Amino acid sequence: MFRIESRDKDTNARAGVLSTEHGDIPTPVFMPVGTGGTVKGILQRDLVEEIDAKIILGNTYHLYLRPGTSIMKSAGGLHKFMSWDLPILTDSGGYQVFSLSPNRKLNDNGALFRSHIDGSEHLFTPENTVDIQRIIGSDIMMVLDECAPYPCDHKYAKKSVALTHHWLDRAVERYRGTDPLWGYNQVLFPIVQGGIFDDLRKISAEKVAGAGMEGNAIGGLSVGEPAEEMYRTIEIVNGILPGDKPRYLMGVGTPVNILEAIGRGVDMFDCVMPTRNGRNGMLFTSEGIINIKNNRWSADFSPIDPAGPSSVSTRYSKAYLRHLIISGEILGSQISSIHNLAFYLSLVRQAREQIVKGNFRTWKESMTRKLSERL
RNA sequence: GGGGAGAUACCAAAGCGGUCAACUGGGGCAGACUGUAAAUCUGCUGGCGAAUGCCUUCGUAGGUUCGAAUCCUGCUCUCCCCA
Repeated sequence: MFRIESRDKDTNARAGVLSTEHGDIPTPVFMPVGTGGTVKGILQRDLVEEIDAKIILGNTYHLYLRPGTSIMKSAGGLHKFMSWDLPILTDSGGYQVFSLSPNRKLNDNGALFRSHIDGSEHLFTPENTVDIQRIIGSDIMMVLDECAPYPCDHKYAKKSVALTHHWLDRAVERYRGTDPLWGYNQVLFPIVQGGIFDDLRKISAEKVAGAGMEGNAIGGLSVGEPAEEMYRTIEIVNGILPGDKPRYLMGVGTPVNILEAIGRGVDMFDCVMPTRNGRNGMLFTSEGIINIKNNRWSADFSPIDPAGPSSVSTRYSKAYLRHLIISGEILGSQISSIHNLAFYLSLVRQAREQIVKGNFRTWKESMTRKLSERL
């Protein structure tokens, strides 16, 4: 299922291929986030043709609430429903348990929460979130976890990790006791938690490694902690997670975060930043980060990004995109999202090439300066 | 020609004796956003100053008052109705 093709000699970076029945995924990989069965504002066609996405995300919480499992089942799963033939990974809803926290109650059994749509009460358990993901038919399912907030004291983090581990055992049991509904294999990734506490992260990484799943995830990071804390935590966890399985760093991050994590042995990433920030006017380009809403771009008719990760990057000018975004035009969101995602995907693809060529560290150092520059 | 209404900051629009450098929208300027309740949210928006603050503003010229965007008079302009 996961084959490592090349290891970097200077860092812990590796280039591999993650195979699913919906296609092979060269790693490192960035996975566009498509929470509600859509990567906001982007046609499936463009995900393939402009962005070259190899896998996208869906979200159990959102799809469960709308359109609901009954429709998802009638549709024959999410792939068919949204007309997407490539792999899909679904988050379990663990993050929503955290981000929608005013509406939730956690106990041993699961997470009791109120729908943000109509206020109705629902219960997520380790078991039913696997069941729902069976119906959704994601190639990679995630266990239900609790993503602890930052800052968070050791006592709370410890309790949270214990709960997540308890849920992990139950999710794995349900996973092993059930079969896919749609005729192709599904795998389940457990999630390491533990805040920024090294002892908890070690315990959690050992627990997750012991589950023996096909891949493993690191959660609970990029929730507000300093980047250095995140990098240190990744190092500790990746020292324990099996090296022959893919490692997925959930919800990360900035282009620099991603390169740093790749250098520490992470293979998979997802983040709303390229799409959400793109819609809000933040563009990641080969020239640096720009806020397209700023007045200085109003008469700049140069391409959005001359390096052209996608066709929209060179076809449209900064001034035109600024006009669209400032006017609230839908096309502005679409162009920004396509460009940003193409930029992210292209960056990670380049990282892979550099790992294979054995030049990753040098390349990363020269890229990092450019990637953090704000124009 | 007769009768009526009104002129407030970039625009629209509140305020109708002191708590007004002036509500609120819009526009403008900037910021935030990391497993998407986000095409969202926040701040600033007369001048100078880091700031207590100081200076100049509510069509215009006077006046009343301790004090006026708010009251009175003249002027200018705009809009509506009837001829």
